[in-house]
Order: sequence, then structure tokens, then C-alpha cells
Amino acid sequence: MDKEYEKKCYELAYLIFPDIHETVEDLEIRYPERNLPEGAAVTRFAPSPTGFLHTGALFTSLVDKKIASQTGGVFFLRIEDTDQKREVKGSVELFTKELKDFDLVPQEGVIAEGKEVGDYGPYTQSKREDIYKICAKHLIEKGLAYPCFCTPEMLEKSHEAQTANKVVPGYYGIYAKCRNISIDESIERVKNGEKFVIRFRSMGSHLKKISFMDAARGKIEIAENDQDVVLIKSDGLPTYHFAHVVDDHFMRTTHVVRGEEWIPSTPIHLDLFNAMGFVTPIYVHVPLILVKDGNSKRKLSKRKDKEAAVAYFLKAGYPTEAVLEYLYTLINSDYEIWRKKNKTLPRDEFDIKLNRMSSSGSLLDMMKLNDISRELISKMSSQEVLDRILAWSKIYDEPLYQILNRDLEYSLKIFGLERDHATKIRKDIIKWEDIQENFFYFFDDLYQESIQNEGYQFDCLRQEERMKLNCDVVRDVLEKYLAIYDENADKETWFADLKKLAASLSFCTDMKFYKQNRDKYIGSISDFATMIRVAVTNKKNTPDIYSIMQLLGKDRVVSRMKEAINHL
RNA sequence: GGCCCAUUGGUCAAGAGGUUAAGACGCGACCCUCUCAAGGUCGAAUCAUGGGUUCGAUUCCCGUAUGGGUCACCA
Repeated sequence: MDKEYEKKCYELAYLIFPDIHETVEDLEIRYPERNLPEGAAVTRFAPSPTGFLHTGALFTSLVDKKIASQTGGVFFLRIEDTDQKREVKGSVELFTKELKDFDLVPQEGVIAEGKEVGDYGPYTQSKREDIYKICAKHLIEKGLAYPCFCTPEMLEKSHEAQTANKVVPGYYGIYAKCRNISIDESIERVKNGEKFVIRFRSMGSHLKKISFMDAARGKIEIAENDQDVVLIKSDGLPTYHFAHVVDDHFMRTTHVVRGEEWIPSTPIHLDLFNAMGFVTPIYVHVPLILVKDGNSKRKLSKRKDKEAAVAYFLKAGYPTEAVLEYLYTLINSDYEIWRKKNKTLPRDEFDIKLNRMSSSGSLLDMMKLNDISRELISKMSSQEVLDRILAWSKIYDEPLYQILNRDLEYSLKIFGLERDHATKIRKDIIKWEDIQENFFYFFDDLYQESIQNEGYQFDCLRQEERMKLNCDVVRDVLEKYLAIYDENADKETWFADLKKLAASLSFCTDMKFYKQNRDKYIGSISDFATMIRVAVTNKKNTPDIYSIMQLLGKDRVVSRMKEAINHL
């Protein structure tokens, strides 16, 4: 660069940023290298405040937090609010809260709306304007950035012409009009008060290939960047590309974890890091979470898919650990094998390996999530289940919360059925949302409601072909049972009595034998018990009916059975 | 359309130049059964495609197809 030109560059830089006096060197001092042990990863979650926490973002945050913690590093949160048009009020509050729900609170950065901690801040991009300007000024001085006076209309026109002529669209080379105007003209036009943006002067060529090592996918080969991307927009704020480079350098991020949709723009970032003379961080491009759409898959859509919002899982009442566990299986599928071998160890003891991450997007498998969740809940004590349901219902299902609170001791007993000390634990809860339909019959009002809304379930019983049931049979069974019902009998006796009665009414008490000789019987002991069960609970599958009757108490059992008989 | 990434059962996937190609979810059957569950056992089901390289390829290379992503003063 000749001396004269260099001088002009400085003049231009000063003209554009007259109030910026600090230099990049000053920033290097202000934000020194972090004092961390060798191999410690500094990661970040950098959302833009445009709504809620996205499931894909939960996934990357999980990776972020985990690799930071397993290497003794730092996980911080930065708000990327450089697009004021898209900003949604309350977003920061929402996703810091949601992050907290999933136990992914960052150690540094924005930890709540308007609350920041750490030495590398501010952590909100709109408050870092000067920092970007210092860096942009630096590039202008070096002749690596220039003001561009093109209007959006001009750009659009040029873009159209490029596509029509089948050349790579964009602002580069001969198509970069303002790149090629003389520096004197630039200075003149800035002085005249023309509106402009700051563009990067790329020295690359898209004919050349560059490659970089991705920690998850290995070597990625891609065309070099040659686009003169916008660095500073006309509103004075930086674009994502520039902010990413500046922030992740000065916040000393070591691992940039982001979705694979960012791969195509990585050359821009590499180009920019290079121009600034910064060391590039390690990129970790994680697979996208897909959803089935007809016969094909697509990226989870914020608008179309309710599962795209983390709030969906919270509202449905999935324990957050279940969601996290499921996500772990997507990060490293050997997690499942590890989990099987280490049933009680905390999830954190499993170290994730970035290079074992799948590189193709995976379908969100709700069945699998359900299974993990069901398994997890089955390991909880009744007290834990109750506490969790109370916490959940307080927010998402107030009526249920009230009902459970009427008699906490009774509620606790309900969730203790076939759970505490049981040899075979019942696995019928997937998520807290299921509570109502699984346990309604323990509460008289809900039980009545179910009969009013859905009628007695005898009807569907009768529709089963193998059974020769009709109202008379059911009535007969219930009446006779009522006559022998003894609430003081122990379980053995209770069942023996039940069996005896069943046999006398032509029900087979031996399942094996029944299968061979269906014609000889009205039904099996199972069918017989089902009638009792439906009369008492109006539900075909419930835990052990004996225990339910004990819990409900004689009065309720008798009155419910009588009511059922009247109904027939 | 250019560029990028991907492709092992319905889903998540392990895997190595020669394997009976793990495991999990789901599905089915059977067993158990003192109801409903749970549990146990077994089973069906996969290397997208064409060409190389090789004694041998699902595994390596190239093409094709398919899917996804990306091409803004959005991130």
C-alpha cells in the first residue's frame, strides 16, 4: 500500500468515526486471554431476542454448557440484538427463564433480563456499538473496509441482473461498485453526508477452495469468500458476521457451537477473522433437529411446529431431565448404552465427544422421548412425583393443583400405588399432563365429570366380540359382587372371593384354560375384574383394583357400584 | 439454479475392506399372570443407486438420485 493511499485510508476512517479513539490494541488489553486450564472450552449461546427458546437452540445450548463444564471452561450467554426490527419484547426474560428450567443457566453474560455478569461484557450487542466501530475503523485504516453508498434498490437490481446472467449473485469483484470508486470520491461523498454502510473488502476468490476442521464433522472444504459483506449497517449496528467475529474474539470464545445451517457462511467468518488478525475459534456445526412433514423431513419450524418451542415440553409436563436425556442420545448415541450400564449416575458424568456427533439431522422422535420420560418417572418416589406434579400444575393446570391440594396425604397415596417399595413399578405416566386422565377417578367430582362426558365404559367393553356381555350380565355381576364385598378382607382373601364368585357365574378363572375353551364361558376372570374396575373407576386400565378400592373406601365403592347398576 | 452437508430397518443409530451388520424406541407373537400394567423370551425389518479400486465393498474413490441447508443493511 503506498503511503499516499494509506494516509487517505486513515483520513476516511477518521471521517467516518470521528468519535472513536480507542484501538484494537486497547481492546486486546481490555479483554485479555482468559486464565483457564489447558483445554478448557469457552462456549456461548447467542440468541437474538425474537421470541422463545427454540428446541434447536436448547440442543446447542446443551452442547455448549456440557463441553464447557466437562473441560472446566466457561459457558456464557450473549444477546444478539442488532436487528431492532425483529426484536420481540420480553424475549430475554422468557428464554433466560426457560434456560433455567432446563438447568442450563450460563455462568457468565446475560443471566436475566437486564442483568449481566462477567469481565468480557457488555454481553448485549446493542451496547457494544463502539467496540464494533473500533474494529471497523481498524479495517478501513488498513484498506480492508470501505463505505458503500449503494441503495437497497440498486442492490436488488444488480442481484436480478446477476441471476438473469447466471453469474454468482452478490456484492463482489466488478459487481462491487463502491469497492472500485476512488478513495477521494469516497471521502467526498461521506463529507457530503450521503448515506452509507461499511463493507468488507474481501481479497478472496470463490474459484479457490479453503478448508477448515469442524470439531463435529471433520474437514469441510468450501469455496473461499469473495463477498464484500456488510460489516456495519446504516443504522450503525454490525451485521451478524462482523459481530460474531468481534465478539467471539474479544469474549475469548474457543468453541463456536451452532447449527449446520451456518456452514455456508463460515468462509465469510474465516475471511473476517483473518483480516482482523484474530485466531479463529473451533467451529462445531451440530445437526439440525428435523420433523416429519408428510413423506419428507424438514427443519423444525417456529411457525408450524409446536415442538419447536421448548415451552411445548414444559407445558406438557415432561420432566426437563427427560428432554435433556433424549437430546443426549442425539448428541452421542452411545449415551443410551452408558445410561443402561449406569442407571443411577447423574447425567453429567457422561462426557460427550464432539467427533461422535451425528452429522445428519435427526427426526424428533416423540415415542422415544416418551419412553425415556416414562422410564425416568418410574424411578421417582411418590413424594417426588407429587411434588413435581404440584409444581407443574400450579403453573399449567390450576384446577388440578387445587384438587391435589385438598388432601395432600391422600394425593400422595395415589401416586404411591405400585410405586414405593413395589417390586414391579407401574409405568403409566409419561408426562404430568397425563395425570388427569390416569387418576381422575380418585376424585369424586372428576369421576362424575367423566361419566357425564363419556358415559360408562361398559359400552366399549360390550363391543368386544369375544365377550358375551349384555346389561343383564353386568348387572348380575355387580349386584352379586356388592353382596360379597368386604372392605376388611386382605388382598388374598379379596381375590379368592372374587374368583369364587366369577367361577359361579360362568367366568373362567384360569386364563390358559380359557384361551382354549372360550365357548364354554361368558368371559375370563380378567373380564370379570374389568367389570368391577369400570364400575368403580370408569376406566379400563388402572392399577391394582384392590388397592384402589382400599384407597377409595367402602362408602365410595358401594355408592359408585350402585350408581353403575342403576345406569344399566 | 450455484455452493455446502447428508444418505445403514418405520425412528435414533453402532460398526469395520472379509461380521450371523450391535443396541434402543416402535411393531408383532408367545410366556408369565391374582385384575390393569410391568416383566421375560422370540420375531419381522436396514447398508439409496450406477460405475470403478480390490481376491473381496455396505465400508475407499467418482458419478447419479433423493433429502436437507444456504445464497440479505436477518440472525
